Amino acid sequence: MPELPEVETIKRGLSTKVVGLTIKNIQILNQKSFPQDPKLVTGATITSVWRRAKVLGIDLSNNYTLLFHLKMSGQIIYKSSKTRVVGGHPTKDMMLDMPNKSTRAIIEFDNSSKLFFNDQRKFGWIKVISTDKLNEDPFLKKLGPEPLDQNFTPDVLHQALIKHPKIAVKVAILDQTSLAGVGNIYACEACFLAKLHPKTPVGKLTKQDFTKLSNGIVTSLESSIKYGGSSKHTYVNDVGEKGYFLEVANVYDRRGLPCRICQTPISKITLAGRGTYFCPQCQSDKITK
DNA sequence: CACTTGACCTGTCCGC
DNA sequence: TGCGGACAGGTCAAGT
Repeated sequence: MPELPEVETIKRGLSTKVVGLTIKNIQILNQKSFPQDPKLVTGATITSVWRRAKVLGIDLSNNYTLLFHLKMSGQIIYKSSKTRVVGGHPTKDMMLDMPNKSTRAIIEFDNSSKLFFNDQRKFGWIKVISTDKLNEDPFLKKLGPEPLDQNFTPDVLHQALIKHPKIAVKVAILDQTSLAGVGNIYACEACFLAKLHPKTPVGKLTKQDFTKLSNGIVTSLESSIKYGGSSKHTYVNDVGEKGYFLEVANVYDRRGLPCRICQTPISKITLAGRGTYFCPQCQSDKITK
């Protein structure tokens, strides 16, 4: 599921709610989702919540950090201690039935609120790592630059991608070691905004193309954050709400629908095993196909 | 090195 | 109504 905008949305929501809370207990319902000893973090207090690429980090007072990767179907949902409504309308909080059959771990806090880690497909994970060894984490240390960072420029993008000049541009920006946080949805959207066919080799891009591509990446990510992310299947934010970016997306999941610019039906192909959407009219300049 | 396929899992949707 | 297959936001390993 979650790509950068979805994890960012969760981060923003969570950080206003859980900083200062102390972990009282952790229930593990699926061992693979939380393979370490939960005692490492029980009794510790949350000091901050952050995001790097598609990973959510929660720093604790005992020099440990909890890392969450949601992969395709993960959810992180916070529920405050049960609010009983007598005679009124049930709150949104009460309507979220939690835990449910895809709940894999439950973090319980001292004020009796809870953080639910749900993951239908069980690909996601939570891991515990020493905060001062974060830069040694095998996943984190390989990540490329952050596209929403102040320092992200067309030149940074150029340097990140040009190492593999023959790779198709859409595949290149999906590679987390080249560029962090862009997943399948925003890779398609960014290519559309840059008017680049997804198969265009990186080596064929001009300086102007890198400028358009970097703008396209930033624009689609920021736009999605505004809409609360993309909810194709399972994504919800930290309080269980869906995101609506796909309602305004230009190409993703729009096969056969008219291009919002030229009305040509959107095409779908497979690239690197992933569904890839593009406008065959607007994005055909550099490809003879 | 470029590129593909399968694996990890569960659920949903679509055609027959 | 049921059954089989395709497909789904991500990564990783192994194959050609």
